[in-house]
Amino acid sequence: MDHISDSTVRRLSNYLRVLDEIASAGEDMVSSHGLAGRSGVTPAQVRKDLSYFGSFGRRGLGYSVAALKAEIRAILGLNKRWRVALVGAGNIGSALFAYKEFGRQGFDIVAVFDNAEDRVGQRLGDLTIEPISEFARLSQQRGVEIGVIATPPRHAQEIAERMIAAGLKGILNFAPRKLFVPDTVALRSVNMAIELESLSFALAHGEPARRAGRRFPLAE
Amino acid sequence: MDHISDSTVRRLSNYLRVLDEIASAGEDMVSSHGLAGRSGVTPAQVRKDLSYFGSFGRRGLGYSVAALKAEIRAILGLNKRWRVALVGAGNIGSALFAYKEFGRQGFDIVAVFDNAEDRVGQRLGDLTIEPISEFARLSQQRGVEIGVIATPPRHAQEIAERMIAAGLKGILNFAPRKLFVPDTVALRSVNMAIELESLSFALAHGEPARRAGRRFPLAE
DNA sequence: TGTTGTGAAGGCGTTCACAGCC
DNA sequence: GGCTGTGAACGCCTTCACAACA
Repeated sequence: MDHISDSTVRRLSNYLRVLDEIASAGEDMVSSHGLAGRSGVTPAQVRKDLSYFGSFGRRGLGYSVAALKAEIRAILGLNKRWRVALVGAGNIGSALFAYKEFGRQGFDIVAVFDNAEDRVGQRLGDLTIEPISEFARLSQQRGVEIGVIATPPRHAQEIAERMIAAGLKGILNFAPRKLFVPDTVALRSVNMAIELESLSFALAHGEPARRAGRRFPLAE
Repeated sequence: MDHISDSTVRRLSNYLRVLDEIASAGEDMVSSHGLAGRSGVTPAQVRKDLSYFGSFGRRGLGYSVAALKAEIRAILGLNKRWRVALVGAGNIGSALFAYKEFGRQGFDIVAVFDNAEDRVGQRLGDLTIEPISEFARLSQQRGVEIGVIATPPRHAQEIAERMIAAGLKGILNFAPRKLFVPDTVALRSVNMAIELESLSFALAHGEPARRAGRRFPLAE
């Protein structure tokens, strides 16, 4: 497999959720057109995205919903469960911990860290909040592969470096700050400040639209 | 001003946070190179992004940190405060409500809605959680401009339509589902499932790197 | 006829490279 | 000399359009 663009991967992730809906609706087959309509992209885009990984459809018929789901899950690496360490047990961290979607998608939080005196030692679900100093030891002991950063922005880079030192290979960052990591580590960021400010820009300039879609002309 | 790409707007939002840091460090002037290094982009990119909106720098000298901050804030529409309605007072919704960054960036949550029997009527900060049926009336009464969706995915599209019907012009969606809105409405989404699955893809394929950067070769 | 898979064309955003100015 | 602002070149992603096939 060649180089796959991030946009393609993100769309695959979307197709997967749409396929779940289609499966729940009892449909067995779906065409690129059907999948595209519900995903807000063009049919050609759907076919192109899938073509990077193989030929999963049948000409004249479309794609088997169940088979395509399985293919995409395999492509995305969702056939295993990932072990996650959460750093930061404040507002955002606690909400993430309680967020069921997390576990449902195959990500298990197996350790929680914080440095606030009044949080260390407390229970969160069936885990105990540990001090950051224990990060490397516990992460290695529990086989953590992915780190989630939910600390204030001023600590985010330092925590990322600690995660890298502990051998983690993926980081999901919720702190509103750009992080720098070596290219052996995968980094994704969820930055609410950027989304809000980009909304603000769109509203202030009264030109929010961007792409054509299905039920409505589509934005975002 | 022509059409501005979403990438440019998102980078501007980043420059703003970096400029805050630089200002805190007591620097008065910054070059495109300096700003680029701390933002994880190229100097040419910084200059190009800014050039869409005007000529803010001085050749040979760079940009005034304070002036550039003010320019970018104006460009992003951050010189006013935005009135926000939050729908969904569960895990994510409550965390968003308590998230200080929200108010700090100029976004005030002025109404909270939920449909769960045990939540309606409860207090959240100095607001009372209202039933969804009151959405249009209260939003109009309180001058809401932006809606935040923090409900389970199956209700997200319906809530979006209710927001549009009530005249809101911007929506920030936290539900892991693609929404369809008319192109008169600005939509941004924060989708954790996509980020996690794209991390999973990167780890499963062992090719996480994407762009060259500063302190480390940069990912994301 | 209906739909996929894909090379080629097109469009858009990033990078280059240099003229213009301090 | 140093740095910005910007047209032009480049490269990547999306869209087109059609051959292949059920």
